[in-house]
Amino acid sequence: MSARPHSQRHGPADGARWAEHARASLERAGFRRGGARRAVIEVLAAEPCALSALDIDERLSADRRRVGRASVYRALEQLTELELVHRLDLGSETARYERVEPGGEHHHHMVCDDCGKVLPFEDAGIERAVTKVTGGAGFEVRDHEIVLHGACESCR
Amino acid sequence: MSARPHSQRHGPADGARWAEHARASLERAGFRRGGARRAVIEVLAAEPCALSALDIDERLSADRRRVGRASVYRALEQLTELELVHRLDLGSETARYERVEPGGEHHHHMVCDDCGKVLPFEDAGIERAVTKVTGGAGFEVRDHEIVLHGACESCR
DNA sequence: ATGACTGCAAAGCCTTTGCACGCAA
DNA sequence: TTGCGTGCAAAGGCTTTGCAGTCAT
Repeated sequence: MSARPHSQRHGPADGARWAEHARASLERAGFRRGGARRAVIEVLAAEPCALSALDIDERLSADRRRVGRASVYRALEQLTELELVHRLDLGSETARYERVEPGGEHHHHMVCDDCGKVLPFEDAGIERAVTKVTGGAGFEVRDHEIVLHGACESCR
Repeated sequence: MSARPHSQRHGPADGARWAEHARASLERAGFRRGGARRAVIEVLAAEPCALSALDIDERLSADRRRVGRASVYRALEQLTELELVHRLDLGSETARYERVEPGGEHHHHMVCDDCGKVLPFEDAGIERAVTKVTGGAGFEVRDHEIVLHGACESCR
């Protein structure tokens, strides 16, 4: 069984759809429209995988959008709370964030321990195995995170 | 399939065996004997699962062992480097550490998102599925980390 | 007009680094 | 005696909080 790159199954339209979904959810939750939050949503919509808060801040600066770093963190916290974004800890010292697809499909991550690169992958076998663990040991599983460590193609 | 608590398969002797193994590895690697490092090893030997640097520092204080926090971090770094200890990121803001069993057996973690409790579990099905992913996408998998999020028995 | 949203700056926390002393070899 | 190991204190880096001005409603 081989892992298939996530990008082969999801087109650029997913990002726009997610952004729309996110804005609607925020409005439904009683949030007002705000430039900073909207800007963060746009950055996350454009990148389907694992951005750090600093990454987001940098992309906003590159786009000439003056957004305070605190606002980035606040937006990420709110989006995470509404489960529109997933917060990940991939072993590096800084947290990373990525959008949650409305459809429920999701991916996991391979982290190159040499260069730090993060690659998404999906694998039906693992998903199946994880599902079977649900409910064991009196613990109610609601979510899971899988990280493969190793060396990427160019580093090994 | 149900997850089996890790403790049912490993007795208290494992810790002592690991400590011995760790000391020998350090000596072989050219390290001198030092009180702080030895103290950290003893704490890790007594607890098979997921301690933060602060946890370790607290246990040392409780044992009247005056060890600087910097020394704890330095010891953990060295032990991690020699692969005697695994550094984990379980979603909380702080890193956690646990000993690596010489035999190769290992466990993963369930994290209660309500109370923060960390529970170890092992599951052959997941291990098998992860093994099959190895080598996919040009990435060489050397290690993996699986975290189940949800609610523990007393919180759900 | 009201209070949510934001940017800036300051504060917090975990972790790392600098430095001089002490101890292993 | 040599220089690794350690403790203490200071510095770093990411993240959160306080606060006053701004903007959506």
